[in-house]
Amino acid sequence: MANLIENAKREIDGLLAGAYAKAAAAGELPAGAALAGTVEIPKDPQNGDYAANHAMVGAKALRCAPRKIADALVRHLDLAGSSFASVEAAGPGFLNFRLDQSWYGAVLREIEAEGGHYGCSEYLGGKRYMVEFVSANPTGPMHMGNARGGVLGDTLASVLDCAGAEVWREFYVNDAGNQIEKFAASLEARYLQCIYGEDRISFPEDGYQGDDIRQLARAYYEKYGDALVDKTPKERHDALAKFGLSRNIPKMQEDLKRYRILYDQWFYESELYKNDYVEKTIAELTRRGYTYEKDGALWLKTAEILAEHYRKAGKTEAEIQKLDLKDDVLRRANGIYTYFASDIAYHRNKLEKRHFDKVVNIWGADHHGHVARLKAALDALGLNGSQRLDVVLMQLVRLVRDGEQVRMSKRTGKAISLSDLLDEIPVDAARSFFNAKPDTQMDFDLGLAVRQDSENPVYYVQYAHARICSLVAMLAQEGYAVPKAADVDTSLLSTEQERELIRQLAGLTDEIRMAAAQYDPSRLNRYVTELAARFHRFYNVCRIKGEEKPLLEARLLLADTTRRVIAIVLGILGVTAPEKM
RNA sequence: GCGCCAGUAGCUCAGUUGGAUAGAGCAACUGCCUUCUAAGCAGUAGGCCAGGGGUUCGAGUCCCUUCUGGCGUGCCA
Repeated sequence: MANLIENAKREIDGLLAGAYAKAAAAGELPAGAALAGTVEIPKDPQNGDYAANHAMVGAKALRCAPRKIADALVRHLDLAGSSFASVEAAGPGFLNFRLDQSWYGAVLREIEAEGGHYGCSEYLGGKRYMVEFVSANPTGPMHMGNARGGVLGDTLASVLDCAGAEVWREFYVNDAGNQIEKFAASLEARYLQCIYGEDRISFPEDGYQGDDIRQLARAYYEKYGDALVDKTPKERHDALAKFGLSRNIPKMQEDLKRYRILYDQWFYESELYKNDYVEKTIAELTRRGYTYEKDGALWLKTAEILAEHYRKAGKTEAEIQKLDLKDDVLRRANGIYTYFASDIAYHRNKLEKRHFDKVVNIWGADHHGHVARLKAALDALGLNGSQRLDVVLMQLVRLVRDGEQVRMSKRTGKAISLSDLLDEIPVDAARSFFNAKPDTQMDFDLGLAVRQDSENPVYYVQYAHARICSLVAMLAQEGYAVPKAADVDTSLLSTEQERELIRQLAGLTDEIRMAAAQYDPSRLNRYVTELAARFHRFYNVCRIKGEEKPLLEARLLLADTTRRVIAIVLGILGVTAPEKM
């Protein structure tokens, strides 16, 4: 499981350390300093394949002009047996390294050796991660906004998995609390309307207006008739909520499955109440002295906990004062726990009961006010929430139709559902489109949905894959099977297009590592698009069919390696890799 | 008011955690298929990186400040 980029960078660090020691011994540079710097891949290939800034960074410590240091290092650099063919000092003091031809062959052999696991690493060292995402309220169909969180969470989970973590995908079902009560009341009103008529039964002011509520109530009525009329309101609510959820949740599971998202677990909020886990969790906070009662409600001393946290982070009292921190209600005056209370219990369950090392939540940006509170509460429980809980906030998708914003409100029932969306555009296009950087605001224009289809870069990538598949198939018919890397003279892959392609192939492991570290799987979208671009360029310049056998085989191997890497990345992204288009 | 996120080509966005002359894709224009898939390739054009200060060898990137947009600031979830 080699990270080819990291290896090359580390090799340069070593080479430079050796060169510095020799230069110091020769009296050309002051001794005794630790030569440090970063190695990166320059934007402009004219500046080499890798560039090191050690000479510039070390200028102060060595009290010597960067360019002079660079020249001295170059004189003492011994590249024999390394991955590099040449090095030169350039610009203000960069050290530009060029890869040796042998490195390119080594990349192809490495990718072959790692097979379907190419790109994976032990970066996260087997740590147990939970990614909780979507977790939409089960009171109605999922809307388009969930499309983004779904892709983000699912691909992030895949990325973390490739980066060496043990990953658990979870959907938190809010099947308890206030909004379920509202759901039940809405169903009750619609149900009674079925029996007594719409004008006889008033609908709750803040109820769910959507047609799906009417349909659920109607379905219940058709199945059980007026069985609930003589029951108490509580019994009616319970029966209708249960019925509604039993219809809604499987539908959500189906929709997500269609979107190629499968969870390890659907965790029900109601489970937390069954064994008094919420109550016990809040009691634990009280035991630790973090709660108090006021106006009949039980409060968490959020302000105090956060202030302490900010004090440790170096904020001044005046700054903390300005934040106007507020406490939060855990248990209402009516005795019912708040959503916040059950969320604390839920996360305590994740961290304390199920022992996840790291818990990652994908939330809509409109929940950001909740992040600090939740972390504070977990810290108060001694669970180190500020370290172990990471929340990825994604900006909400604005739905636009003909240039005008369409409000996505579940209450008014005008949301575009996820399944409607998938009826309009293919899953591949949707998964690719919504895999954008979490903090960018996106517009999704329904009018453009169909055009989005042909504009989406995913087709560009898939086309590259299909192209290679047919190429490989055609050559197979002519008697050329894809050769083993060891049997190929890779030194024949010497054009700039071939080298650029191989360099891109080499970058996958590092790309996945960074996507995992930054919680940004959209990096892979860009990576694979660039990979496809480099393939298309190669394909245009380098012929394969009809070339002499050694060159034909070398290029065939390169094309097939590219095909495999594209397939790996598309797999991570949850996008299909078609053999024909 | 306070807080979080953003502001880069006409549009959608990158920019390798401070590196060399700021890049792609759409849209526009010009070329390239009797030879492996033209859903492709090559090229042209398009920029005061929102404005202003600062930090240093070096700033789209870090700090301060102003402006603009989104979101939050519930005994809602």
